[in-house]
Amino acid sequence: MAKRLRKTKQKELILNEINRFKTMFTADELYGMVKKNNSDIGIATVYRLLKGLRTKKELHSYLCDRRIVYSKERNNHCHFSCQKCGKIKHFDVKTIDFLNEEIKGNICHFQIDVNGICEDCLKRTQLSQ
Amino acid sequence: MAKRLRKTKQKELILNEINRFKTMFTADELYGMVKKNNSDIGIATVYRLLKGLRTKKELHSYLCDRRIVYSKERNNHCHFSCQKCGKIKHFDVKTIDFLNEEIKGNICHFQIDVNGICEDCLKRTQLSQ
DNA sequence: ATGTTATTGATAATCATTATCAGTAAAAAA
DNA sequence: TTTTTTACTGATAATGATTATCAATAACAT
Repeated sequence: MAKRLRKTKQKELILNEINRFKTMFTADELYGMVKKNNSDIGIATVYRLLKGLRTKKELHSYLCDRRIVYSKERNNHCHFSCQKCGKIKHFDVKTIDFLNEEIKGNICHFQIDVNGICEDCLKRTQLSQ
Repeated sequence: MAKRLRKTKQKELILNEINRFKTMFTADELYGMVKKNNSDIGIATVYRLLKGLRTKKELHSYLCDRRIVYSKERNNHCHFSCQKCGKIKHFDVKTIDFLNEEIKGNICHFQIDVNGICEDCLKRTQLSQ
């Protein structure tokens, strides 16, 4: 028998904070937001809830610099991180034809991480020369 | 002034072992191989050399389950990991048109991680039904 | 041969995340 | 409503891969 989940004010508060993040966030960023509004919630509770959401795939997650980054986006997408300014941008991926050409198995989920120099940094470089 | 690198028997031995790996490997797998042939090399030396190669991009690396996985492949490729058997397969990516459509910046490197059920496991499932 | 300093190996430190566990509080049962 | 059950919480210890530290060693230029 699967154990029945219970509603608690901690879960509710943490979920509220998660919904306020526009894009991606880390566990300690979330904990920081939670602390700001209610200092009685322990960090373990935040990590526990995040792990659950991650396992149930209710939150998308990926590794960046040995820490887990979460986001609410559910569709397959691409992360572009700039080598200069460190900003990370998200792009949706419209077609997976390029994957189906190579992969014969069933694709459940994919993730693309791109590293380079973003448009803004390129412009800045051109101006300063 | 950039500091001049020195040749050592430790580096030579570790590089030899790296070259014996056909696909990807982790730091402790490499350390295990090194120990088998020469038990005098410390684990810090292995980590140090790997970090250097990674920084200089002489080895390709990616994160898997919060540990660094290395491979000698230099061209952009895709990792397909099977949810059932856990095997990871590599595929070359022939075109990046799908990326250039979305990303305006300069692309230096990219990596695609796909998760699903591999051809072999699909076949097994069909047989057992 | 000698001096400089990159390298080594042992081990401590780091740091995000997970596990532990006694106390607390949902929610079902009485 | 009261009692019982057990999921949840928070403090903190543990984990584990990787990095930092530092004295001793060994390349390599002079």
